[in-house]
Amino acid sequence: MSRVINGVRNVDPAITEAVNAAIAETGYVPNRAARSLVTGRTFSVALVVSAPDDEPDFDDPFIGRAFADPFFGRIANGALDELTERGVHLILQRVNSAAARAQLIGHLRQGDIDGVLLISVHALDPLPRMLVDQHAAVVLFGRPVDPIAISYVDVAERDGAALAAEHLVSLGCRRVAMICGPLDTPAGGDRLAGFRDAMARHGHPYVPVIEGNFTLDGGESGMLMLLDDEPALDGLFAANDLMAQGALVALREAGKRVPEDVAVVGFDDSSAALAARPQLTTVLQPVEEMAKEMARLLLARIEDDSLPITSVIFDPTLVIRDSA
Amino acid sequence: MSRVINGVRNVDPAITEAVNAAIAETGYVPNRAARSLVTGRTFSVALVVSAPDDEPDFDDPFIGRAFADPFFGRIANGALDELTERGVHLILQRVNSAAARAQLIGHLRQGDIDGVLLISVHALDPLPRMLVDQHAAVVLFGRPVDPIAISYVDVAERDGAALAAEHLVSLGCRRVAMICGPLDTPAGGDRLAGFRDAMARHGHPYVPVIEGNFTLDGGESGMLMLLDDEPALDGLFAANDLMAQGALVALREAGKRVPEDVAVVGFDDSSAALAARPQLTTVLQPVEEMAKEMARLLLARIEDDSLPITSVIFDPTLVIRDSA
DNA sequence: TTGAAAGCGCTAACAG
DNA sequence: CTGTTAGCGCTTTCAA
Repeated sequence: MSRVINGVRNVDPAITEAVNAAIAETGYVPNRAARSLVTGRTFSVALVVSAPDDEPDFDDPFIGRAFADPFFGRIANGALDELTERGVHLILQRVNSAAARAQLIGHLRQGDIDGVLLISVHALDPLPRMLVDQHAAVVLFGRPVDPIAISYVDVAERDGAALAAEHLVSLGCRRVAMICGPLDTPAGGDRLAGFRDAMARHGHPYVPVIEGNFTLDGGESGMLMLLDDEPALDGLFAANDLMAQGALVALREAGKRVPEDVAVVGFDDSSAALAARPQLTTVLQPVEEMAKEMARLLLARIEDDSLPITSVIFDPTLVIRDSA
Repeated sequence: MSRVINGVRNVDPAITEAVNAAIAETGYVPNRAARSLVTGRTFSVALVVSAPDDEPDFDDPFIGRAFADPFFGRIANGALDELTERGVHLILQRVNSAAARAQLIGHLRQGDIDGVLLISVHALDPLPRMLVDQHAAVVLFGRPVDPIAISYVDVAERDGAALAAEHLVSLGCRRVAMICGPLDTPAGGDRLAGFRDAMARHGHPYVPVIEGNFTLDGGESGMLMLLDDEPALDGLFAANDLMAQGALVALREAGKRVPEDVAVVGFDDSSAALAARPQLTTVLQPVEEMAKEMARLLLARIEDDSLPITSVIFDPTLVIRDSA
């Protein structure tokens, strides 16, 4: 019976058929708990959003934002695509305290969860390293801040930034600035480095830069400062769409037309890119595909824990709309 | 041991303390599978997003949007708040086919999942009724389209719309229009009815209305049509923030100043309200609190399935910003 | 090839 | 008040 369900060994075709018929008739579904108890696997993985330690406050700008961020939903969506097909449950977890971290490790060690898809939203997060030290099955979204032995998926950040640079240059922009992300995050640093390199290659060794924080307000105030220093600006690259959207607001208030006076390129191709007016030309990250790959890597690792650490890097694409 | 963990019966305080100390030291976590097997409960509930049957396409406007919608994240966040505290896992599920519905029912009947927090995003969804027919433990976000015996949480839609109406009237608006939501959804119909009633009570029996679809584009084109019919408009209520944001775009292009020429009020207090310029005056739905209550209702129902069907209605609040 | 039996880690019932 | 024991439903040995 158990044998025919799991397709193990050679079984008499007649009995196989009989069992299958009975299953079909009864609507039998095996009990996951019982199966888990003996196999030691639960066939469920956690999608954990790890944020700085904080009060569980709804207005908390970090963890609250992480969940409300469309990005999170896109990752969940992509991962689910692979997991549902394989019959694996996706468990949502928010981790923002030492207690929560300990609990997560406990779940893993206890075998309540087979592995973790990790979204870590701040630079000093101890969780990635903790998970690695536990030899847990983990895949990270984005390159880790410290070079630890962890599998991850990422987009080729520098290439994406270069795409933006080349587009701005090809448009004939002469004075181009950038609003970058927090420099203590990989995405912050890489997008800046990639942009600077590409601009330099195209004969623009100097690029004024303001450090933003990936928020709309940050983009707006960053743009104001940039305009103050360099009123003749004719091109801008923002390290994400939200900041680009904020920059658009500042530009409009300053009486600048986009893209005629200033061309603006964002990053992510998030819903903000569509909501902005003019709609943003931006660098697309294939988030759903990346999340799907995360799930694949994790499942493979769970089935064979001797598998090597792997990272998969995806190519970004330039999506041309109205802002540049 | 089992007794102290589950807080059952009177146990010697000394031994209780000893066990707790050991637990704290070892980082012991009870095995859920084993517990499930004997109790018949899994201590996990599903958060299911039910959408029209569709290809699992990333560009799919419905299910893709549902997950990427910040609303979804806010619900997950609120529910998690209650569930983590009670040690219950939240499993994410996307249901958009007959097969997926059957699978969900199977999980429920098999006891792989104790109950369902349901977000149903379209009018003809058969899932709510199916779940009720199965006597499953379910709580719906928002009033059901058909009057079926299902527990749910909702915001007092009509009161929220009335809040918007009263604000617009108090501002001295004389010619007020509305962009409502799809009339085959409760939120669509109720916000319209509530707004009309309140306007009529304040001496404005006639309110021009355009039906939108809750999207930014819908708000933009709706506003254009409204302006066409009634160029002297001086007030607008949009049934959600996204449409209000779209209306703002159309208004700006038409050369109207907001709020000087036209006052605009939205609904939801979503991130769009903050992203819009001017920032939106809007009706706040306490989504996280609502989701928390959903979790509470569901857990109570799981523990005692003789509990009556319950609905909890939350009061909306007017958040005054710059658009009205 | 197949039947039988031994647990997986827990809870609940039952003695002590 | 506390120790012991019988399973929960499955997979996986081990015999036959």
